[in-house]
Amino acid sequence: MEILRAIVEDYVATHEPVGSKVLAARHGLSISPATIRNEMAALEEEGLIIQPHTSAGRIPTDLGYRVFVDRLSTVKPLSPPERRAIDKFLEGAVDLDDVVARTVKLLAQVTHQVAIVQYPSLKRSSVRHIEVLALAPNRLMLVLIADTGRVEQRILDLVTDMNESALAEVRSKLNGLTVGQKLAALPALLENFTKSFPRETQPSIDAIVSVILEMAIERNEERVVISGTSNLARHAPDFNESVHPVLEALEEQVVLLRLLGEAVDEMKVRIGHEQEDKKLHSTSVITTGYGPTGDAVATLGIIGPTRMDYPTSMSAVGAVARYVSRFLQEEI
Amino acid sequence: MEILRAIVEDYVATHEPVGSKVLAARHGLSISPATIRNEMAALEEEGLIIQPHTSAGRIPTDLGYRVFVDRLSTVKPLSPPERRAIDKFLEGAVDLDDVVARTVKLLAQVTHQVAIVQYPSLKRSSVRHIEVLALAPNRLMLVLIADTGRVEQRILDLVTDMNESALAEVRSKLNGLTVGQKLAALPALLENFTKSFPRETQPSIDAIVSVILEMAIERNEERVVISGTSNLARHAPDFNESVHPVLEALEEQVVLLRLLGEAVDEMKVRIGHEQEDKKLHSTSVITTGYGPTGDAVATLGIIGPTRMDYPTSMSAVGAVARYVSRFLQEEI
DNA sequence: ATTGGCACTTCTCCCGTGAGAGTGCCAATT
DNA sequence: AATTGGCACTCTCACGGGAGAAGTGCCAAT
Repeated sequence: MEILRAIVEDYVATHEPVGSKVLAARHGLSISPATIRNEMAALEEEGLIIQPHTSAGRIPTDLGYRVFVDRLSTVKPLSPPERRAIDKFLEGAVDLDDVVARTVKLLAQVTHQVAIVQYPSLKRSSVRHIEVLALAPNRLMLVLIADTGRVEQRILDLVTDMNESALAEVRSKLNGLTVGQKLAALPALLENFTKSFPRETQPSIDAIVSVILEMAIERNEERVVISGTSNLARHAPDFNESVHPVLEALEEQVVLLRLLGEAVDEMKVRIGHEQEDKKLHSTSVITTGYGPTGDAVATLGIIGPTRMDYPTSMSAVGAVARYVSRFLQEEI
Repeated sequence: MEILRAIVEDYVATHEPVGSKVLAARHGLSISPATIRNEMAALEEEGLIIQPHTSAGRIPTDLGYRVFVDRLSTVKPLSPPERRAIDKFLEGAVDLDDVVARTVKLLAQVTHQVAIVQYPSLKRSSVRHIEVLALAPNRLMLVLIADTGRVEQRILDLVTDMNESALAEVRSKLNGLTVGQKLAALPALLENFTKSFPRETQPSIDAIVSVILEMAIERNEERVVISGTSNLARHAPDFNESVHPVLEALEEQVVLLRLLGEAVDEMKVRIGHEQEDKKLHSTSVITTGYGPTGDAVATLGIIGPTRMDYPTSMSAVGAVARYVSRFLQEEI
């Protein structure tokens, strides 16, 4: 195990297959190359490492990384300058868009990998306010504000005009009914909403309700922001060749969303072939949830070559998630 | 000139230096290879083409492409299926975010290049509505809606509470003063706004005004969306190597904004070294303005290798810009 | 002005070779 | 039983030398 750790660490640092001799020399192990060779044969037996060809050194397999991550790696705390950088980067963000944009940049910069950040999901968050305002007598703007600071707005053309007093009634009833409620509960809450209004305005109210539901439900978890794709190309020529499929995969929202998965608190690491998407078989993904209330309403993470520095990357992802969560709680 | 056109077209199609023999064969020119060789020597003299090495064919220089674009290329109209694709892609967009997101995807897909789309700038657009609403007695949300459909919102904490009637007054005065006005005119319009309110509310009003100005001015033209970066890697190995600096450049908002430049109606093509940014010396950029009112309030365009198919790309960029402009006018 | 012919240049591909790196295994040692 | 040094073996990679192909420039002829 000690040897597996050394192999992983050395390979991550040098990006070259590591042989028994250098291993003994570089890691101050008090055993001879020959012993290491014996052990390496055993590790290879177990499928934890392979050699690209007979006379090359060994490199870890996906399984090798898995064991390393699960049992061998020790958390590497961030350096104080890094902590400060994180702090600085977020302060001064003016709205949710800004927070998310800064976060994804930050994450890419700190980890030197591709960073992805999901917008706080509306589904799990709750209504802070719903605003209905008339741009014209037959043209409304609906604004839905969630407690995560996320805002959705939609413009709606009515068939029949609506006067200001009717609008005010809609507004107050709507807010009375929904503020503080989970967005997921909106369909149930608004089911009979229309019926409490006079018949002649019902078509308009129906339209309003359906737009609100659309804002709340349909386009909810779709938004993902990505940054640092140039880091993909930086990682040495051998990774460079496989860059195209990865870029391709990263352009599909669906793939990204599947990567991020359900927002859960704990940190998840998926390594190489553990990924469903074939295009990402040469990459690993580290994700974790974040959210203003302490429990996760969205996910952020990084994507990099399987041969990345897991301890450092993981602690960076964790740290950024914590900072953003705190920032969302305090500021927005 | 006829020969230059043939060289450019052939090189764009094959990505290989083109020699005199194939040129004569493939383009049905009724002259012999020897004649072509003489002419090519002349073209090389003028700096329009070069040969990578003595016994290779010729490839166009940046200047060669420039001449081709300016004087030799004929507009290639889009095929009906392409037109239909463009139409389909945009219909069903629900808000400005959605329109921009779809547009950039569409552009990347149609041109097979990297697409960039700037959000309609607030600066040149005008106020459709300003909404001030209280989330709590000392917590306001300000929403600024532009006639381009763009919405900015900001949350503002007040030091002293504000009651609903005061708020209503602010709201109506604010809208009366600003609706229909250019955003650029807001600072002048709101200069003395605070003074028409009783002294005790003035600090709050000041805060509101400054946030509105911030929304209107400071963060205006900054948003750019990009898509299709994977297309960079697709373009053959020789371009592939220089992909990293390009990706890097594309991550900097500043660079993108400089690329897009001032929104002007006409189409601009910048080829290779005509670009300021060194990282983009192997790429060309095609941009054009778009906007709902017919004159340009923002820019969109594509970035690709200098050896791209200019006629087709240019007409695609133009078509998308026209469609989006029309869509913005009709729907938002 | 255009053309065919021809010698010249340069790249690319292919092959063989030798050096280097790293292994596996064996016998010896602790 | 684990560890170690030694040694033959294997494989890659870098280098170099042709052979072949592509394409040119120039010249003389039309």
